[in-house]
Amino acid sequence: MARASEKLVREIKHEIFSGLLKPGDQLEEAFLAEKFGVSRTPIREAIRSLVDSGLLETRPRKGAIVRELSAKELNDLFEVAAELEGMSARLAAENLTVSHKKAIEEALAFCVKTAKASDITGYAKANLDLHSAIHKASGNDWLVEHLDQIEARINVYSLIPYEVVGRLEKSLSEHHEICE
Amino acid sequence: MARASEKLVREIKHEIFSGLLKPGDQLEEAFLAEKFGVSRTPIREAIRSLVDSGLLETRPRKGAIVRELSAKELNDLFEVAAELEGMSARLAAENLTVSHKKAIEEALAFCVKTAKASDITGYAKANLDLHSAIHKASGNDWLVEHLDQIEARINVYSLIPYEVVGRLEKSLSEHHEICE
DNA sequence: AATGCATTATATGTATCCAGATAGCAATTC
DNA sequence: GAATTGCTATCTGGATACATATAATGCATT
Repeated sequence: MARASEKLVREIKHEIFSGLLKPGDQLEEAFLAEKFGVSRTPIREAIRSLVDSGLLETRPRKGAIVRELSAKELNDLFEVAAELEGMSARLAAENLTVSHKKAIEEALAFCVKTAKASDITGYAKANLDLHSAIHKASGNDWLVEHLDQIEARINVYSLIPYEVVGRLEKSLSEHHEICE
Repeated sequence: MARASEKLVREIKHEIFSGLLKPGDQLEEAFLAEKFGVSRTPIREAIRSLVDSGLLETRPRKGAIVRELSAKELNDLFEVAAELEGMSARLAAENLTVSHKKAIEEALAFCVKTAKASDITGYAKANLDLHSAIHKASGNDWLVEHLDQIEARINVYSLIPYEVVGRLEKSLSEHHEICE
């Protein structure tokens, strides 16, 4: 039984990203403990992890709530994500392997397909997968880990589709240009 | 008594950055608990935080050790730090306030001073402060938080002075150019 | 003497317990 | 009737107790 808290982190993350837990919602340790059939200790460790990764915040003695990003914070995140996304595309173009290229093209094809079918939720996922494929192709593990995380956080809000910043098309055209 | 673990995180971080704890060193919970005069619980929370921020790693049932960065990981971090450093300088130049400009110039002056005096440790600190001042001037809180963290991690190794990448001079000249 | 198995010891992972603090509700007084 | 104060209930933060897994050491057997 290797570390229940790891599993809990994934579960709770999923609940946040899926919208089951909304910004501002309170997380009660005892409730979660019963819900997941463990004691409070691993719950607390999971919460601590999520606080560190920026998804939750705690007020002393008041417990943890799902973090509400201010407009500025969201903007800051966007700004960074755009920069790192560009970096990722550049690195991916610079040292692109055959398998990575294939993965990107497949993801792109899926993107186009869902877009044409007007499958909104399908497109959202395909889009994330495409981004993820590009990140992986960059070969920079730090980028892979953090970009996926940042974009997931941004997508919780779903205020604006992430590609509005024009990075998606840009990075793709960039990539295709340089790759040829 | 508001959260002993927060204090512990700072303490242990300091021990790592100061070199008292070296990469590969094991952290024993019971030992630390006695050393800091608390129980194992806050120690575990602190360790968990440090694992999340990438300074420690854990093997199941084997406890936590100070993370040893591989050459590739260090390189990845460098790459990202350079990119974000450039971004930070750009943003700082774009929207520079008087007080931030003043802070940067003071830090720069201190840098020059220590450099001329061949004060190695003094220069190292002044250099970090200069970087920090530029980060703050960017106005992007995410950058401030993470860049400081990333550079601290890189500096643990002290293999190569960080400015070897040529970012320092470049970002400074950039800044001065655009600012005028 | 060397190797393998078993037992024990130690340290992690989890559960429970205790104390302190905050918030809500009620009662009393102005 | 409203406001303030005090009491109680509940939840977090920290301590302690318990279980489990791993590793090391010792003994026995080949």
